[in-house]
Amino acid sequence: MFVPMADGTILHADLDSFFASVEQRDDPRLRGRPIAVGGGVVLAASYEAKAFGVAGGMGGRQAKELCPDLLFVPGRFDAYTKASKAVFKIFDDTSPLVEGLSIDEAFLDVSGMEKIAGTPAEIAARLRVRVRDKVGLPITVGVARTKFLAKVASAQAKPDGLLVVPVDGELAFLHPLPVEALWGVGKVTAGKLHARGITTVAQVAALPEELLVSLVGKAAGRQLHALANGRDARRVRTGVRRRSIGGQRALGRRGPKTPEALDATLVALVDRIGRRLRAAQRVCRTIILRLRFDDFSRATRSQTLGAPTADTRPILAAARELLAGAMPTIEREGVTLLGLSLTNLEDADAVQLALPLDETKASRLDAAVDDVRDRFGGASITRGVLVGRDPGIAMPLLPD
DNA sequence: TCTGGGGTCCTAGGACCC
DNA sequence: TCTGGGGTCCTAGGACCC
Repeated sequence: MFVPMADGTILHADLDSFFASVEQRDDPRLRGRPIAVGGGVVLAASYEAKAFGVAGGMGGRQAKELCPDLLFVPGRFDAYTKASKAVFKIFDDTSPLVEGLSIDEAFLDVSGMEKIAGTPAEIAARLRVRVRDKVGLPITVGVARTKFLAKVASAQAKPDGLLVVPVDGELAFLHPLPVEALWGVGKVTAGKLHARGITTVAQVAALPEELLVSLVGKAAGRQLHALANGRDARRVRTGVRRRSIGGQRALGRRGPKTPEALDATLVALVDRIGRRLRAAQRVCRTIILRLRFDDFSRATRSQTLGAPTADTRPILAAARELLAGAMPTIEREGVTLLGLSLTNLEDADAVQLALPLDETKASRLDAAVDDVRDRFGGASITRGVLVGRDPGIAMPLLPD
């Protein structure tokens, strides 16, 4: 008896040239023309521009050389955020299992939905029509048994396409592709593989795992080996929280970078990122200062606080300390970018009370914990600090 | 060609604790 | 006095992704 193999149930939905498509949607004069969102650097290029070799991340000057008629459009990030929300609303209507990857792409798991919504391919086709009709944007969907294969499928089907990888045709689909198609293979790893004459996924799949591990490290080597052989056990997960919030400011190569000017930039960064942190109802414990130098090399300096906070003051104090420590390097190398990331995020309802344990006699500890538990409906001790849990507790913040 | 802005994850060494 | 193994946390750097 012949039993047809069911197709995979994971969809990877990816908006095509997202920023550029929003611009072309909103301004008919831009339709059919090569455009790039950005200026100094291309943030997104329309498919008309991509035909000339213009690509995201490329310098503006080079893009213009490749495509003299290229039209630069400044970004409108509010419009992109709004469009993204509208698209994710459609994702959420399509499946309860949606994992957003970025502003313009997501995984959807549609397993068990065949009776009510049709096959995965049918669901994907309908999703594309809805995004086009309701939001006015082209979107490509890949359908497969695993996340990785679905993602590769959408990349192959772009633009404005739909591709289903049949379960019995996975390796035939995957193996002819270049190594760059593998997740985690960028410039460096591709270079290492090329140096050994390895250019296709099939060749990677044939290598012993130990060899890959010795080449690119334990985690990356294992992943490469699994992906190249069609193995990818990762599930579609909902409710993935972000793990850091950050911002940066390019300073340009010229112009004075006095300590005062750097400090002003730092203050502006802390203010902006601090607002986002508080808006997200999170607190952070580690502050990372990012630096880029004249020769484009980078460095980071980080500091971990004793207790999580969303208050501007301790964050700024830590950032200033890190900057002061880096000043000798900055004076020597020259600085072209200042960035700040806040990590080790926790929910803001874990509020540190003004009760450091080193000031609390051990004999009084139990009483203190009981007291907090009574007042705030829960208490715990983490990293030497007594913590009460209650979303209603006001944060000690500067006004936003 | 001369490079923006936002992220994730991994590695490795040292400190510290048990 | 000298010795071991295991675990966590912090810091810095690097690769990669959109």
